[in-house]
Amino acid sequence: MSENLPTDRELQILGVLWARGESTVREVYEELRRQGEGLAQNTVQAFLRLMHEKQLVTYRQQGRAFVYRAAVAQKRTRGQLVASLVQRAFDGAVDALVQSAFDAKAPSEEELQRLEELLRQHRAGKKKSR
Amino acid sequence: MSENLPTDRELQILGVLWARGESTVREVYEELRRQGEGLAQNTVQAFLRLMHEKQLVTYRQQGRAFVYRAAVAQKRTRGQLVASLVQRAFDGAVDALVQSAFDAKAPSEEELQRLEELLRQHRAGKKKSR
DNA sequence: TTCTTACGCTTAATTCTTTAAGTGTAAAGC
DNA sequence: GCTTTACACTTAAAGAATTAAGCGTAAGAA
Repeated sequence: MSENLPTDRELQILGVLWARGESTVREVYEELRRQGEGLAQNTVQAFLRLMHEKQLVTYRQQGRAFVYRAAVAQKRTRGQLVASLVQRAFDGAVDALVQSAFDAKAPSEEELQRLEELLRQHRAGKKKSR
Repeated sequence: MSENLPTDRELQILGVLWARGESTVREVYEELRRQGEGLAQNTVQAFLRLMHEKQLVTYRQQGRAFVYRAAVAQKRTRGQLVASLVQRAFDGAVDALVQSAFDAKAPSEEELQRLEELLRQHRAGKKKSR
């Protein structure tokens, strides 16, 4: 059913929508600008139109402008991205992925704590959470 | 300095070299075939040549054939791939990445244990390395 | 009304990735 | 010697990802 992983740029735009909630083209454009991207507003608009075709976003019309909204959940998308990477580069082994993540950048104290908590939850049995 | 992340296909070919060690074009080709890929040998050869240009592999000549070898370490490459994903999709938060990995696929008992061990090591002290 | 502006839409150029068809060459076999 | 074969190299086609120019339209300003 749902298959398409977002490309880099699409992911960045989804990120804006996840963070801001509903946004017009102009608003997304301005946020990207703030992030230091030198894109034309037209370009952002073209992406959003494409992403609508791919069902990555929906929109409603407000006056003349379109107000876009992410149509895919951040959680689900993240899961798919990780699963894809684990598959492609780690022979499916999640622990090897975490190992590499730590190699690349040592975890902070808070991260360690949150990870310990995470493991505890999984130990305790499969919790739902969220 | 080193920048280029391998593409999907390049990563797959690197995977073969990491697993087999030095290999000729023919050997890589046959291994991919075994993995169910329907590539022409020419195609594999073209990739290896490209990858040599990108400094992803080196080779030595043995008789008429080239024997290729990965020029980038698996560990380092994995680290870069993870770092890139964490950056692009997780706002730099490694624990969120792990969370997602677990959401996508619950860790096995062995994985849990290895992760616990991994955390313990990081607890034990952040010194050395790099 | 006429001009300007803010928008969405169409189109296409550019670059990267993936793929394979052809070509040339030298060695191995007959 | 000639033919076959096993390679590497050249070329380029096809598709996806990224980017922006240019057009049309309608709302609001003058």
